Formats: sequence, structure tokens, C-alpha cells
Amino acid sequence: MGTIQISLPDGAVKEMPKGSTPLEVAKSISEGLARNVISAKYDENTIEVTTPLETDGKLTLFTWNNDEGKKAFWHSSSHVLAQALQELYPGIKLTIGPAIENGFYYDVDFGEHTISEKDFPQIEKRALEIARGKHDFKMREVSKADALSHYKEERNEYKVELIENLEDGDITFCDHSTFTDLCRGGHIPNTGMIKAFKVLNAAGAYWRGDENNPQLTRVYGISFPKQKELTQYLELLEEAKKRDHRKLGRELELFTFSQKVGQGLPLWLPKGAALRERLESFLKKAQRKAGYEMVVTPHIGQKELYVTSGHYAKYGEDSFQPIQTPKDEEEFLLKPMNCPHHCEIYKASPWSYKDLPKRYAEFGTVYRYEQSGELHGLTRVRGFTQDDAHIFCTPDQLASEFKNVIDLSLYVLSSLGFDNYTAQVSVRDLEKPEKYIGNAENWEKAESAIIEAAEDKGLKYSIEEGEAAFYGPKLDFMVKDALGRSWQLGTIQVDYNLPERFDLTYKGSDNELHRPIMIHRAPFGSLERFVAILLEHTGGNFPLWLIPTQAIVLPVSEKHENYAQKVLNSLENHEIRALIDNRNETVGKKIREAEMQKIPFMVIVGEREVEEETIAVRRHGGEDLGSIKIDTFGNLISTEINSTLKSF
RNA sequence: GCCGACGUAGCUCAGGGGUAGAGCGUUUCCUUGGUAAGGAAGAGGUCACGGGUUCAAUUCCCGUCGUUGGCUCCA
Repeated sequence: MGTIQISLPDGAVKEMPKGSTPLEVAKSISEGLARNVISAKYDENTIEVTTPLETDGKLTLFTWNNDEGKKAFWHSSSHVLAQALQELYPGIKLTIGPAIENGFYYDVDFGEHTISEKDFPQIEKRALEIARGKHDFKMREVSKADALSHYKEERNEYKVELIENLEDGDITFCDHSTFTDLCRGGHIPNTGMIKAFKVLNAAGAYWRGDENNPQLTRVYGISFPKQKELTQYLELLEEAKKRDHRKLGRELELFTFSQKVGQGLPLWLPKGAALRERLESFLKKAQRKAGYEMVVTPHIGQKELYVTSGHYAKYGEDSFQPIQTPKDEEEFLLKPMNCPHHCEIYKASPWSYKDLPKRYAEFGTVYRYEQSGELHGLTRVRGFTQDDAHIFCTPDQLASEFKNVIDLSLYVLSSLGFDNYTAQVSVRDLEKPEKYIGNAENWEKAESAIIEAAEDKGLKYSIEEGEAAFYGPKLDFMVKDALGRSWQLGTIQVDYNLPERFDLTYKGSDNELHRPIMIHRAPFGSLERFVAILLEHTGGNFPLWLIPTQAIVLPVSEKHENYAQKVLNSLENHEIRALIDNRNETVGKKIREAEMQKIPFMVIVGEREVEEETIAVRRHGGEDLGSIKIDTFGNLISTEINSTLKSF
């Protein structure tokens, strides 16, 4: 029996007997590692920790502290979930059960049976019993014919379909306890590592993600090596719920909805509207410096406008239906996009290459009939305002214009304290050309323009195939909400198609007419969604420059109201947005309520302050800044604002 | 749009076949209080809406609307 050379990530090379397992390698390093090792990778292949190693290679061992380790842990847990479900609900059909970012799920066809929250405890109980049995996960190779007959016997058409798409010789089953599942591999050594198990949710999910397919039940769960970690995770979820923008929006009186006005149509309350206005003027200022011009367009446009743009063919069916007028055959649409209007603005005059780029910006409110099941607070609504702009430029200008827009977008994100966004380049799906308009050559150009710009700016980005808009590829900035759901905020799109459809031209230096290229861009995306995500990120503690009320004056008693009023006026003269609370309540209560309203500064005035002509300042959270002069306070606020809000 | 859950006072929620309750908020009065809730009294509900079962429905059943967790979609 020979030996093999196993190299480890730290560069060390272990010589081990041929057929050693990753677990044995771990043991040779340390007992502790052997206890904690969950899964392994040999060269580029995910393997079991009990898989014998037969050749030289590079071994990586994973524990719970690696994402790969968690993935194996959760994927293994989904097998346990499946076994528990199969035992409790005989006759169900299992489909797929992957690990996800936080936990795992298993998609199951329950037939006539439905499950709901009431059933979770007994599923958890059974799953934990299985886990405690410390059953080993064992992989075995199965021929395609055997695999097919196994699942045909079970009358599981889903697994049969999966296997039919696999190559013979590349099919493995995984066994543990009495349970067998089609599986590619990547498991923990045995079920005993799973000490805590929670079924989180059950929801409908289409087979293979296609709404034309049957709907399965997706059972979500999460598991941990320690009970304490589950408890902590659940506490984290509870905390996240407190940052839900729908809850904070109500508490901070920013926005509301009315069934009478209509689903998905937000009503901005005065404080929310003031906040929006501030966001708008912030961006307008930056855009002015960046050479944008504001335009204004109406909320409706003739149907023909959207037939020209292609929006009608693509989205007409799923939109608010055309508005009729007294005149026969005249139809208007609520605008779902601003770009067609802006194209017509561009068309209003002839342009020379010397005039370009033209950058038309508008806070344009658009209406889309989003599916009812999609509506969600302010993040997905049917009427919303885009901080939209369209840049019309020559091919020569495209790269630098695109990069300037990236700069502007990053400026917006950083001014609002977003540092954990991801960039995503959305390109077309080459296998579904029917989803897109325009020719391949222009798509090619547009896609590479975006990727080059992203590279040039040193953005870390992922490429998402099939996520492009129907008229062009895009670069999106994605941010997660409190519950970990990812949302698109800013977007930048390159478009060769609308200029063609609207027959936009400019005269080049050769005295010939040329086609401009369009960049669609919105650094916030929509004001509604942006405010929602910002609320969840800040928990309502907005940056000082943005927050509706920066300070509240709290007189200690009614005797100090006159002075408090003077203080308020003075704060307003310092351009501090302040309120006064002169209700007949104790200071303690006023402070408590100001704290809950998340007002950054409480300005308390009583006997001492009247005499000394000062104010006692308390910061949100409790820090006492002591008695200071109003001018000092004014300086403190402006210094703080200037440190977060740089100019563009 | 699909699958599941939910809908009781402005908000958060309890209750349950015999037409309703708490806390906070609100109103009035007392109190003039120094860094996270001072006290008292009062007002406020077609129990989402529409049907059905029942002597009786807010409660049970069905439908509609809305909200919500997912799926699908997202110009």
C-alpha cells in the first residue's frame, strides 16, 4: 500500500497512506480539528469527510466557522427534515432540498395534505430524534437505470425528471438511517452533530421555479450544532423585526396606506414628505454639479408612445389598463417609465455632437400594476417616484459618462451610510433572445461597456445572466433589508435600442446623422424603496442631515415655556430643525417619548438654563452633553453634518 | 397571480355561540415636575366586508377585500 501527498491550505504537505480519509488527516493535525471538521474539498470537488483519498491533491477542511461547513451542515439537515416529513406524512414526494444562506429548505409534494405552523413542533421533534440517532451519512454510486427504477417505484416523477437530466456514472444516493435520497454529496459525518433544529416556515414554491409547473410546499428550516446558537438566531430575527420599515414608518409617522386609496399606493405623511424632499434636494445639488438638467413630464402618455418604446408589448397586459377619453379610440397610459417622455424631449430639437451629452433628470412618478402578491410595504408598490435621468451621448462619451454615473451612485450610497451594498451586472440570457429587443451586436457593445466601466472603477461585481432589462443590460446596486432580503436600489443601464425605436439622432463632425446611446440611471432607484431600506439600515436613526426633526426643546415646567420658545426660535435661526414639547407632562416623560421618536438631540431648559442663558443637551441614547450655549450647539450640529455629508 | 397564515379601539394585543376587554395614545381636571412613563376621570368598536348555519354569530362555515411569509414577476 502506497502513500499519497496531501497539501493543505497553509502550504504544508502531509504524507498519508493511500485511502486515508479527510477525517484521518484532520486527526493527524489535532483531535480538536477532527471533532469539528464538518466537510471537505479535495482539489475542486466537494467530498465527504469519510471519502478515502486515493491520489495526491489539495485538501481543504471545513468546520462550522466556514460558509462551506455551514452549507454541508444545513444540507445534511435538509435530509433529516425530509426523513422526518416522510415518516410523518407517508406517501409525500420529495424533490430538492438545498442549503441556503440561513438554513435550508426541502420542496415537497404533499399531495392533498397541507401543512401549517401547527405541524412544525412535531416535525422538529421527529427531526431531533433522528439527529440523536447519530446516523452516518453514506454516499453510494447508483446506475442511472437503478436510480430511475427506484424513484419510478416510489412514483416520484420529480426525482425521475432530475435523474433523467443526469449522466449515467455521475449519480449518487446518500443514505442515513433508513432514509435514502438522490444527492450530489457534501455532508456532515453523522446526524448527531445537529443539536438544534427549527422549522421556520412553509410556503408554496413552483417546481423548478416555473409558475406553469405544479406548486410544491417548501418547508424552511434551520439547524445548529448548539442549542444556544438557535436561541441567538431567533433573537436576531426578533431584533430584525423591530427594524421593519413598515413598523418604523408608522411609529415615526412617515407614511401610511389606505385601502380606500388603493393597494400599493403609499401616502406620505408630512414628516416623510419632508424627508423625501431633503433626499431630492440633496441629489439635485449633486446632479447640478454633474451637468444634469431638470425636466418635467406628465403622468400619462398616449398608448402609442409605449408601443413605440416596446413597453406596451412587453408589459401592457400586466399594467394599469389604458385610460379612455371622450374621443373615440384615444387611449392613454399611466406612465410606467419616464424614458419615452425623455426621448421625446430629446427629439424636440436637433442636436450636434458638440451639444452632447444631454442629461435630462426628473423625479418622475410612475405607476405599475405589480402583482398583488408582490406588494410589500414601501419596497414594492404600484405608484412610486424614480430619481430618473437619461443621458444621451455619443459612442465616444459612453465610457466616461457611465463611470461618472458610477461615481454619483457611490456618492449617494456613502452619503447615506450604505457600505454593505453589492454590485450586480445584469446581462441577457443568450438562450432566450425572445425576451429582448435589439440586435446582438449592440447588446454585446452595451454589456462590455458596463463590465469595462465596473472594472475600471474597481467595483466588486457579480454577473447575473438573464437579469437584464428587455432593452439593455444594467449595473445594479443591491442592498439587503432587515430580514436579509436583497433589493435593487440604484441602477445604471446602457441602451442602444430606445434611440433606434424613437429614431433619435445627432449630427456628427462628418455632417452625417448618427444614433446617440442612452444611459438610464437612478441612484436611489425609487424614493419609496430607498427610504424603506434606509429605515431598516438605520433603524430610524437617520443621518443628522436627513432626519426630519434634529432636536426637540423640552421645558422642565410651564414656567420655562417662554424661554423654551426663545430657544426654539434661536435654533431655527441656526437652521436646526427643531420642535418644542410644551405639553403638561414631566420632563421624564417628554424625554422618554423623544427617545422613542429617535430625535437625535433633546434640549432641556429649566431654571438653571434660564438664568445662565444656556441649554442642557442630551443626545439620543442618553449621553449628557451638559449645559452649553446655543451657538456651541449650532456649531456641534453643523460640524457633525459636514463630517457625513461631503459635497459631490 | 399561486400556496399558507392573519384581520377585535388610533397603536400593540387578550378574549370567545348569548352583540366586548387591557396597556399605550387621545380628551378633561389635578399636579409645576431636572434626564426613558406623576395622578384621577371620561370618550372611543357594525369585532374588515358580504352571505350561510343557528333561537342567537364578533366567535363556526363559504366568498370578497386587505395584510403578511414564501413562490413567480420586477421596465
